Amino acid sequence: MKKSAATPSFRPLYEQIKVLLTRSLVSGEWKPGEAIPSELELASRFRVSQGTVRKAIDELASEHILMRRQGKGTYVASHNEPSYQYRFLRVIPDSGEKVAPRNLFFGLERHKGAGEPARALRLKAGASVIAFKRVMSFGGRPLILDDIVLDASLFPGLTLAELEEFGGSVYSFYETVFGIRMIRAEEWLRAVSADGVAATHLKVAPGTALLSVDRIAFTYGDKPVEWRRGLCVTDGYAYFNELS
Amino acid sequence: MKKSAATPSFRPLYEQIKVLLTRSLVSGEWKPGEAIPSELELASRFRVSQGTVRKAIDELASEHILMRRQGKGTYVASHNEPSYQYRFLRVIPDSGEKVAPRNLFFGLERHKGAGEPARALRLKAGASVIAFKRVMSFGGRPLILDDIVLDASLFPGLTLAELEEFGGSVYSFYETVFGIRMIRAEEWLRAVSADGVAATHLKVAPGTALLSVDRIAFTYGDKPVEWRRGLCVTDGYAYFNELS
DNA sequence: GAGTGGTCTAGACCACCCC
DNA sequence: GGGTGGTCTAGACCACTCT
Repeated sequence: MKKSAATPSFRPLYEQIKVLLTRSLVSGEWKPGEAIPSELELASRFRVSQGTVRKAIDELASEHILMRRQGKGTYVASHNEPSYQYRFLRVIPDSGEKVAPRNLFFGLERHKGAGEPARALRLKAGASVIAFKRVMSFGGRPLILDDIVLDASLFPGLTLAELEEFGGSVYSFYETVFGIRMIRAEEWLRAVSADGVAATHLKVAPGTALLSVDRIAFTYGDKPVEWRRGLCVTDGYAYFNELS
Repeated sequence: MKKSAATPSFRPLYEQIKVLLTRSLVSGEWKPGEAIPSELELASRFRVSQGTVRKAIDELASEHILMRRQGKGTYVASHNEPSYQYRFLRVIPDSGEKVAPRNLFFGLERHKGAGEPARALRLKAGASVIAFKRVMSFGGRPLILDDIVLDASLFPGLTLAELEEFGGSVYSFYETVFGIRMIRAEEWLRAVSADGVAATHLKVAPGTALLSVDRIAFTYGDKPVEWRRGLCVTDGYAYFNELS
């Protein structure tokens, strides 16, 4: 494979390889959890050196899209894997020890998208959404009340029963049942006062200060797929973030 | 340079180069904002190939410790540079446009470290700290009230007058005046109710929900140097975070 | 031992910056 | 034109995993 000579702005070969690899991921040629071909195989398939494939894979691995395992191979990252199960959950107990969360789902509705969620999901006017709620509990204590809105066209026939039955994380569910892999997310955090509804679900006094977390989650190609607003009790727990 | 044969667990060469580079940074051989020697020069100094130096520099650059500029050279990252001025500030207006913040400093005290700040800074019993407060305003509106605590041994003779006179960001000040470069930080976010003091400084009603941000900031070698607690108004502003 | 990713080298050439 | 980082190659060898 030669670098195309006519490109106005220079694009390195390894970026083109990244595009090709991503294409195979989107198309489902390699599924979450599976191994992709070895570096040497890919090098010969794309007619480039192993080093160039390596650089492309390196970047995809640093974006948590692929996962390398020395001596075994390179795998498609999956929210099903234990280490990735709650990859985007930043709320942790002050003590540091990790507790497995429990989910309770309710309030599923389908309607026309509108307002902030519709804008976040870049929906066309009149496009449908699926909305539902979830209470997440740690050690039996309700800590997070989520309002979740999905682009309905990507999750046909989703039901609460399926969600409850599934058991694992919501993103693991999207991936396993609908083939939608969440790649990255953006969050906006604010402090708010608990209204009556939130207070009831989270078992705190109305007016209690809560952490409000708005999130947009993206799949391949930076396509927004899920909007959510979480209200979180931060007594004994905190949202942890590392800056670098 | 040969790989040492006796090491029980394998350490790649480029990691040793990273250590050597970091050593030169700590010692002040290359100062913030300055260029370090070229890759070929470093390769011959360390008796390794350019590729190995490259990999070491790549990692330091991804940690924002060095900064590459194609065609010019590799530079020591600095909080003085415009793009890094408020590198760790994640609070942004909902509109997205960036407003230059203004700082007001007050309440400086020196005393024996105690409690949470002392633990965070891993101080020995009886070691001294410098504590001061700061109100950060955006567009004339006070938004963040910070309580900042420093390991006193590293900031001899620090005064409020110096801080005020300096003008730029606090980390830029630490770096320029005391040669302490902040490399990374950890933050814990919670929602709290404004007490009387915070309400007064931030011009909100007592009891208003505020975002509380605890931070530990580290210099080279993961040494904790600064602890702070920020209380932040999130009306028209939010703490933005990107998950990947 | 065979296969995979990980390291290291040496050399060629390209894109960018500045003189 | 000369220097710097950036890309790409080809090949050797090492560390890790599984059979």
